[in-house]
Amino acid sequence: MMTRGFSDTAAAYAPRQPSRLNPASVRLSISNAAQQRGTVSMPTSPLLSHQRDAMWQEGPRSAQAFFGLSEASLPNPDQFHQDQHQQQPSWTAQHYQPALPQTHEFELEDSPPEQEVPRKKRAQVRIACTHCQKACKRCSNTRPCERCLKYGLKDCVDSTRKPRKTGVKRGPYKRRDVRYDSPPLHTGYNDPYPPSSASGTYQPTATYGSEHSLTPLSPRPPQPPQPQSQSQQPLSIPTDDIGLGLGLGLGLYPPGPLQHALSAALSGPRWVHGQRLPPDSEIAMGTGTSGGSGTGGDGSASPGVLYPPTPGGPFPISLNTGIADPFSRAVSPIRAKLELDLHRAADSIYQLHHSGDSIHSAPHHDAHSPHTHNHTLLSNINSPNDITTIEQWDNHSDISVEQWDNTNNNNSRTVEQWNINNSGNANVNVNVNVDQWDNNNINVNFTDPFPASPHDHNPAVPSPSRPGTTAPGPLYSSTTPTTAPPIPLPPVHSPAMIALKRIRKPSLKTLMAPGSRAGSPGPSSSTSAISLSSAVFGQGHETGEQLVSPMLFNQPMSLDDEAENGSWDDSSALRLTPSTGGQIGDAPAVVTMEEMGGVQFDGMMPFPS
DNA sequence: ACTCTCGGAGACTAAACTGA
DNA sequence: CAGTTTAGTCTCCGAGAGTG
Ligand SMILES: [Zn+2]
Ligand SMILES: [Zn+2]
Repeated sequence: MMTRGFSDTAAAYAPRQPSRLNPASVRLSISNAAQQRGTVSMPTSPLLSHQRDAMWQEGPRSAQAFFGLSEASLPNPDQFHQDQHQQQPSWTAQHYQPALPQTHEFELEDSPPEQEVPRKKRAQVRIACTHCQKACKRCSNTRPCERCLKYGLKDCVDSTRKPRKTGVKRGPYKRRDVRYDSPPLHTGYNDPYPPSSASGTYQPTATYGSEHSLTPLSPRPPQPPQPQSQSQQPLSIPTDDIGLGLGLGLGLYPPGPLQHALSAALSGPRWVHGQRLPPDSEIAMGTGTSGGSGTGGDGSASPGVLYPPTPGGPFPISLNTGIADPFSRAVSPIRAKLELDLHRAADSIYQLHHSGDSIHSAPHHDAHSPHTHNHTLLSNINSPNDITTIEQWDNHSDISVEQWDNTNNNNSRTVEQWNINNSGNANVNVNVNVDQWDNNNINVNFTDPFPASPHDHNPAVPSPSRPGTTAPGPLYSSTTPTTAPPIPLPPVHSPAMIALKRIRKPSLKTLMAPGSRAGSPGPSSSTSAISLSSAVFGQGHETGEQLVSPMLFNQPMSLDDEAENGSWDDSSALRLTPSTGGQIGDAPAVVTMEEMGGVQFDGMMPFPS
């Protein structure tokens, strides 16, 4: 008997190492081995769920069986053969075709039956339908998909995929495998970065040593389980240790013993809060983007994505569609953080000025907005725009500025860069509280925690005690114009905050019962949610009344928390956590971002409307 | 007895790099 | 510029919680 179905995958696919040994898993492995031999036997373990048992059934099913199958429905193998990139003869091909074999070792065809089964790759459809996606369940390549057919769901359409980000710089790659005469001294992951070098200095020109001692001294690049972004931050050097109090992660490197090392590091990419900033060389080249590849970074209307070259880019920042991306998994908090960084950077420059450093320009008040603090510290070098924000600043060379043009209140961003010979150093800590986040304009209204005063906008007048700064500084609040989404979202309900309650969805069984009103609006504003969802996803259902899908998928919860209130579960963008208006995911609306260096973010996450 | 939720491992694959 | 490495994004497994 052929094992089929989602649960097969569980069998064929050795379970992810469970944190605790699960007897069922063991059995699954065994049966899996049998399957690989081609002698698929039905698992008999009572430990398996009923769903798993049900999956073995074939042929038409009674309603009971139907539901009993739960998600363990099985895609028709034939249909799966249609999978564009995978064709394999064996049953395994149905769900576990090897992906393009980066990992041949996982291929199981003809693997020895008796030994521990190498894990079979779990095949995935390229794009799941929206329903399956929301349910986190296996989809098929057919439309309607197997699951939707099973449950009679309408509107089985491909979900949308977010375009991959571009312009994300990476650290140097691991050297390509170089064959030597002598056999490798070790196998497995060739780690050129022993722990002792974890905080080493990047030496891009390092040559091969013996036994694969590859470019040994760069900041420790990604260990397989470790995110690169953290390990490659020169900024991980405690600012206190190098005499800087800026603490902004803006690349302030003081002169001194570390200078050379830092300079070396600075000659390459820099990492700021997990974002790679471009090497100075890139900046100096005037690529028009800082930190990003050219993709849209120059502010020219590159049709689609304008990925922020560096932190501080527009939000949302990633969709080629130009539509604000409510799904981005890394937007809201990060954006908030980036905004803050930008402002703090600007503030730092301001402070730098006040410290009597060599920056010879003065901030002046921005006439366009009483709340806009003009960071045109560089105005004397012909900054054309109203607001400039320091994007990068390293002490050994330049200040790079990203400019935000708010001249006509158009919220457009033009990116320019300034390289200033600056020998100045700064020792500034700036604490900023974010009081408001204008959801409509995607503006951030930063309010300085210190009371406004005539010192505002008047650098000539020293500000009274400004904690955390070495020099008296200005007080100000500012608004950072940010790039509006190229294509605004359809009007959503404004204010974009609609309280939603977590309401458990009725079971499918209930929903599909004769009396169930498919598509009926949920307890809260599901109708609007539907329209919103439709608008956002362009999936064609127009009204709640026309929706035929079970209510399951029309629940306000699934529909759209993300769009309705602009909050989402950051850990998983597609799992939008229902929340009440005052919450972000499960977190309270007032979020203290400790990791932001004391900056507080009060209010909603930014969300375009 | 099921169904639903969702954390997170793993898959996929495009962008970034590398070396020729 | 082809091949390799890396990582962004997605799929969906499977344990646990909730429902009827
Ligand atoms: Zn589907
Ligand atoms: Zn479907």
